[in-house]
Amino acid sequence: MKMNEGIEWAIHCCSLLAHLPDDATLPVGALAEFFEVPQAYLAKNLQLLSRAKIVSSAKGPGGGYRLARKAEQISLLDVVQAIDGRDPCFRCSEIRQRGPSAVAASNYRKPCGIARTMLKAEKVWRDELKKVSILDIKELGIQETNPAQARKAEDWLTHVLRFP
Amino acid sequence: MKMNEGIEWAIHCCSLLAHLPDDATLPVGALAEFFEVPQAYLAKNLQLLSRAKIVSSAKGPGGGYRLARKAEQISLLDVVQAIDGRDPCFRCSEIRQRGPSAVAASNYRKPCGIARTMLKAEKVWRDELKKVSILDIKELGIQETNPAQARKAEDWLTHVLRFP
DNA sequence: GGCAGGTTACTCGGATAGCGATTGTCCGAGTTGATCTGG
DNA sequence: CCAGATCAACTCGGACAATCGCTATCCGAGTAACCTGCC
Repeated sequence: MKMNEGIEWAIHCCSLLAHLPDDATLPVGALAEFFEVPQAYLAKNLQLLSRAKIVSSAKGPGGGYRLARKAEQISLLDVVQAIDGRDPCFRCSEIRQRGPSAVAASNYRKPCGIARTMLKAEKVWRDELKKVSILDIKELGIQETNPAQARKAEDWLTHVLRFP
Repeated sequence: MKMNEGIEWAIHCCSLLAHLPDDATLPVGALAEFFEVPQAYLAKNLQLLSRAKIVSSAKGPGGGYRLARKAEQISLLDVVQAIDGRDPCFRCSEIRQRGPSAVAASNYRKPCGIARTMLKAEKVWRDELKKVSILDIKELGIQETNPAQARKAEDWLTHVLRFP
């Protein structure tokens, strides 16, 4: 079980976008430069965030991405599910209904105990991610970023940022 | 993020093996027949369980697999990690150390907040799986299996089971 | 000088290849149990 | 009839292909700004 690499990028991007003034946007190229990741692949992931209404996009010169909602209204779970999909990790193929001990399908109304247990554990995981918002992530980042890096980032932002 | 298909099989197999009398074994062929899954691939997964000391194997005629410990001493997490490995789903590639705002590596001693948050959620998930034992799964199965199926399964077992 | 039209450049969006991990399969190593033979 | 060796069948274990999803990329659609020419 391996999580999509783009999830890390997406969260970092959301955290960075949360630092932007209202209505300011950043194009994919700038985000890719800031994180030193492949621009085309990052674009694909931002596209997924756009579909999920987590970020909103603006085309044309001066365009780019910005958060579609306030940072405190975007949970980590939203981002993870936007990139990785909302299907559960564990997939029950109902093998209990196969083999020599199988009985009529009408006897299997409830999901089997194994699936219920696995899905319950996933729900606990999702609930944990739902508790954390992009604003929380942003503030965590501010706390643990040293001043030199913070100023370099701010300088960089002032160079690439463009207001509508 | 998609979980290995073999995990479902492995848990079902452990649950079935928990029904066996002490020292009785089941070969891969019997397990594959019971669940109607490809024998060769199931063998590969049982091999992983064997390496993890969750089941113990016996070669030769009359051999097969049995639980290496008591069912209540095997957690679902043990099985999941035996099949899927113990690496975390979320992998932090430290992209904060890249790009124009990067500073000397010595400034990044703690893992970044995003990684800590994601890994904490995974820990909650693991703790939930650790709470549940194969014995619990077995008893859940007994509760929700209808009598007809239970007898068919028991009949089948008496035909394929062999004692040492 | 102001405005309208066209052009240009910049941005996102979806469709398109490449690669690695999961899935699926096979054959050899090892062990047990039965069988056969000789006493 | 019994003991020992041999043999054969059965089992697991690791090494070997095929398929699917993730990774990576490119080109077209759309839009805003700009430039130019005319009024």
